[in-house]
Amino acid sequence: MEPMARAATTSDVFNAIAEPQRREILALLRAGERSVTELAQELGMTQPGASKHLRVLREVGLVRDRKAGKQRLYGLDASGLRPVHEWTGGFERFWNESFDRLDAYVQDLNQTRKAE
Amino acid sequence: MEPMARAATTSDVFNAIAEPQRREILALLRAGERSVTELAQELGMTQPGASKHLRVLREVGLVRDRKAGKQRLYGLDASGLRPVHEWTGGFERFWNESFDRLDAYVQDLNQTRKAE
DNA sequence: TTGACGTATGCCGATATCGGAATACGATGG
DNA sequence: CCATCGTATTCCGATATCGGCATACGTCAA
Repeated sequence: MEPMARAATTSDVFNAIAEPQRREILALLRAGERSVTELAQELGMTQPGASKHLRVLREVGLVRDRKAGKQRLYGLDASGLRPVHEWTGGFERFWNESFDRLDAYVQDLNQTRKAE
Repeated sequence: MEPMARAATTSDVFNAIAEPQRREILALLRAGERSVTELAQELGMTQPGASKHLRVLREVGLVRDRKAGKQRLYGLDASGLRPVHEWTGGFERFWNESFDRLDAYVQDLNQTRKAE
């Protein structure tokens, strides 16, 4: 059997958003469609760099592209983020429910603040 | 300058949960603390495999460990998932707000169904 | 101490990833 | 057709990742 290194970045949204620059792209696209060059400029990356990240995002369906003359405009398709939101949401009750140590920490924090 | 390949998996929650087996571990830990061997068994991985994933999860703070005699019990600390939940939540309005194309697609779909 | 059990670490090979640079592809306009 | 602009792809080197295996480490009990 061949060893497998990691789930392919394509076809896996969790992996796609593991990369900070790709998250930045998604965040920026909330403001509207952008061409590749615009994205690259606004995020301070090279054009090929932007293209490559966009390719990954496209392949997992987080982004759509359409031609606009010479340019290619990329737009958000955030529906793929929903599973991630829901998966993390499955832990919501666990981050409200505080652990002993966490409680102590918060106590300390409040105490310190009042003392200043 | 030296090229950098990817943000270290440690110190990055997004990367830590990009790995399916680590997500399984977290999900399982919602049911309560587990020893390494128990985790490995229940998830069908080797003990060293489980240990390594747990190390990553521990380093990003998603998991805590405490000694219990010979064993080491791992428990969930889901607070680190909150940022992920909130980040994806920032796109919530975009997956309800439908795109033109998507609208058309849904229209078509309903139309087709009624016609059958 | 010694042995047994539970866990962590180290090493390995195969593969994936990322950034940079060069270049190929594609479309538009002259 | 040709030049230009916008974009995608390819090749590269450095590094990271993951699984498997062996083994070191740690803890308890006899």
